[in-house]
Amino acid sequence: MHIYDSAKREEVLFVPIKTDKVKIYVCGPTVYDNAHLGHARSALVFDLLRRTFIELGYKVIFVKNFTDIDDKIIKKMDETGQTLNEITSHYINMYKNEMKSIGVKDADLEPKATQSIKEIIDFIEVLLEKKIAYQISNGIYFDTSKDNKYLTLSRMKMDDTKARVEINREKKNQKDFVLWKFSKNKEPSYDASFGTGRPGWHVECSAMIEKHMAYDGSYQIDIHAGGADLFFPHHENEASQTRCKSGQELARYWMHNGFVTINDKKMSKSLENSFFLKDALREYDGEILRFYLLSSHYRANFNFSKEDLLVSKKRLDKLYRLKKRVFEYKKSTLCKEFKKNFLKALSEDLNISKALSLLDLMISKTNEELDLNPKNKTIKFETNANLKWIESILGIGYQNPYMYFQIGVNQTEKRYIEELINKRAKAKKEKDFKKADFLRETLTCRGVNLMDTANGTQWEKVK
RNA sequence: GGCGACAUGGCCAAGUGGUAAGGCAGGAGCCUGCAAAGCUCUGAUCCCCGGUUCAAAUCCGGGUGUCGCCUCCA
Repeated sequence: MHIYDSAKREEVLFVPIKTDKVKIYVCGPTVYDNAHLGHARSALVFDLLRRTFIELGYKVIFVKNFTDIDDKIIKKMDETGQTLNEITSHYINMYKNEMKSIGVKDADLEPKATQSIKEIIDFIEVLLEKKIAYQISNGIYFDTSKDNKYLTLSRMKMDDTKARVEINREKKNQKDFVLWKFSKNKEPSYDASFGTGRPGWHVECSAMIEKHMAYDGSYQIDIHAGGADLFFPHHENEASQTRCKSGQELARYWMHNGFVTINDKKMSKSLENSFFLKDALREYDGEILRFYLLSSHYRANFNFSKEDLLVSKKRLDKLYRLKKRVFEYKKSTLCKEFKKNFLKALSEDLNISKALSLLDLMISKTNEELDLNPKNKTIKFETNANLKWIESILGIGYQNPYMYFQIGVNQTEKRYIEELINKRAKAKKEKDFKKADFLRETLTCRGVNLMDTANGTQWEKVK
């Protein structure tokens, strides 16, 4: 497996800390609002990474957190009058359900910041003892000047004159960041030896990683992943904290996914161009969204467009049409060469384009073979197994192929369609092609495509 | 201002110095009563200008353009 390491800024061979094991931590969402397509892509990309490692034979420990205490959540409390827990549990449930409908599996562990307060406090206490953290009027801060490796991850050069962050004269260095915010009046808070308050964002991840993943005597995980926007300052700060506290590097490899853009602009609150996953799911099938969002390289930006999404749907349609042709042939003996090549492509820093081109080639080659040998069971068995494997590695093609083409068609409609198909068959038998074509046209107008095959007339809802 | 990414046929998108994968759309054909589906064939010298090299989309330098991070952000 080769992956692009954002820290080294080059593609490198992946070498696990412990043979055949991979510990992956992904920065999850702050749960104060609905997930948008950007969250979906990040989740999908690292879901694919996880599946790839599993297929390569690794034992994967996959952790994704929820940030459930944060200024934005508190703001939401003020706006809605709801409790912290009402807000966060609502958005966590939404997130998990929506991710499920695009085929993202739950992480092995999904820690919440509020359930790791003790570890966060302990973490900060150690930093205070080591004089790496210090207190000012509004909280505990991390002294970045104590870490001579600070900024080596992101390679940023701090130019205070251009920094957009508000200048705080109490801080020792302007790049110092908050570890613990003292609470004002009725804000949610936790008691700590150094004062009542709540954790800062960066320290949560470091503490949760330590709590859940630092065993076997190591603070280090294999891969730390997240959106490209987290590289600085979030990941830089996480790395620094852990380095200063434990003396070890937090992660061996850093991976960052590119953004989902709308009209080439990053989806963001301020631009009001967020496309929420729940809205997308109202319009498109989750499987198609998954396939679409996975269809290009994870580090490139992904410009969302309906047209491109429909291209992905067509590509998926083709897979399902092949699945129809081999559906009843369940004996499993997949093509080793296909699997090997496909995994090889994914092992090149998740080269999905290359992998999908192999899938397309497999599909068209198999269709050709089946055109020539419609009754060849060996081909059908193998193809069925190939598609089964694609389900597990890509998470697509898992539906009943007949049902797939009937999404959004109710029973009454189905009966009507079948009735017209029967009438048309009768007309065809009587060589009344004018009537047959009229019946077909009637269905076409309703978005139903007919196809006459050796096994009778089949239909697809094309919308 | 600092740091960085990207620029490949109409669109989407791979590409490890040796003469451009794949998908969609378009065109031609096979199949079909006609279609649909499926299959076959069909198109680019890779933003511009220099340089290195026997050889560059791929390396180097300089432009131009787009986007991102440096405030919360997947």
